[in-house]
Amino acid sequence: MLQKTSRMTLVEQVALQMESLIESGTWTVGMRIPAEPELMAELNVSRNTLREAIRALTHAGLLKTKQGDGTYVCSSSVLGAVLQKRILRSDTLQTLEVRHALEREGAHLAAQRRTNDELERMIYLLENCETAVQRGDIDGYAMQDMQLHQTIIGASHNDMLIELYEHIAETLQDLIITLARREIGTVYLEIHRQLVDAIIRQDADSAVAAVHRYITESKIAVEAQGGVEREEE
Amino acid sequence: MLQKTSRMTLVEQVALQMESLIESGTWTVGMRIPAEPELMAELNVSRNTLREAIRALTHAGLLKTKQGDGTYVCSSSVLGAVLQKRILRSDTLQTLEVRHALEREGAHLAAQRRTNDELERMIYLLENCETAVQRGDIDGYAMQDMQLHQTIIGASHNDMLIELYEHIAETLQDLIITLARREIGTVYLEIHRQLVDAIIRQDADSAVAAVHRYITESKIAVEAQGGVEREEE
DNA sequence: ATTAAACCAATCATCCTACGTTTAGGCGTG
DNA sequence: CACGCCTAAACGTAGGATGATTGGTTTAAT
Repeated sequence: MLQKTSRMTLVEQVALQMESLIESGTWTVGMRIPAEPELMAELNVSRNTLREAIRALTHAGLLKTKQGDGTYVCSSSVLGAVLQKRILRSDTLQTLEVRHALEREGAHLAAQRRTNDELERMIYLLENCETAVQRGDIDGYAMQDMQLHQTIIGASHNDMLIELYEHIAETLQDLIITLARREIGTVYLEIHRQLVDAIIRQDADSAVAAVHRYITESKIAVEAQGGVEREEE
Repeated sequence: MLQKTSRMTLVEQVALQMESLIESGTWTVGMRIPAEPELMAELNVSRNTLREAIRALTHAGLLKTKQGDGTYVCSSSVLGAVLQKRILRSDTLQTLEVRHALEREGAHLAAQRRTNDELERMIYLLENCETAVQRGDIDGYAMQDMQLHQTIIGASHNDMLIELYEHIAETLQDLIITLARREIGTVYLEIHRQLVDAIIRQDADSAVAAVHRYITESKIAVEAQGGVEREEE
């Protein structure tokens, strides 16, 4: 019945406030936050208390401090920052396999939950893919392809799945673009058509089967190329 | 060619060292780490520097400080702690859907990559499930069922997938046990047999189909119960 | 003998002062 | 225009001090 009470330290209060400012977009990625003296005055805490809070968020990947310059927001999501760290320590193929898992489930749920707006966007993006193929526009195709996948995942209306998928996509963006470039052939376009068609018909099984075909073709292509090399940074 | 250099602050060095001690199991979960004066002496840093490092790990969920008492290790994985926080803020059904995604992919990969040891363990656990069903031993069944699923995911040999799956399982452990309790009927047992059989035959498609059937049955059961209520804490 | 209250040492939480190091920007010179 | 120097701003680290909390021990009351 009664909730366990818990006294929150000043540092934790400050850290949570700052985290809120970042997650809500008040402090945007790339922005330089106010300097220590200013924050001390605003929050009415000592420098040590403030620094401990800033250090917590720095370690979590949300902030980045530059001595002599200031402190910058470098991510708006702790989960995103932690996943990025984890992914960069992982074998890329393993990460792609996790992404495939999310794509399959996403397609399944998208077929059940998609809205008309989302359908229109998918059809629009699919047409852009087709146009890019006709023009031989590799980069244009890659961009539209990525957006198509994101829209499909978004149509799952599962926030957690979307978040995991997008963080993985962000971290591996260059690689995913490279893989998308390799897709610029009609077999992938046909599979994409089948996928969008299945989602239109709300046929979850066909949507999953299309994603499965797409993933199988991708794996074959990657293996034929001798694996996945990480892009140079 | 040349790598960008980067000077690591003392705080970051201390935090990473402590994080290593935790991840490697030198500082185990539940353990009280040395007090500040002792750590200051060992690491040859000022108290402020040490406290900033400790605060970073506290905020990350690895440590928990108790004033007057000491500082305790409460998790060995940052990703686990962050995922837990994220999951507890989420709709439980959404989390289960992500878990389903991982289970499908896990079964697919397990059929391809399982070892003989893993097979023996799956067969052993499947037999334990059968025994528990015969005895009407609900809790026994739930335990064996969970271990069977973990072994199958482990047979995927995809570290990242395993880690995500296990963190989700930890966070939702009570709920998963409740769901497993509801499974104690022969339809689930038959599906589990088909799943293990598919993995034995290295038939990835059948393995995925079995997981799909299992998930479909689970969803029907959950919806028939009027949804998923989170267990009281 | 048992229980409750008081006490104490250890430990973390917060504040303050001080100096060191780094950085970006402005200014002057060639 | 490019380079070097200087300066102020800003973060990094150290040390000192006081306050608050906690668990264990001791004392007093029943």
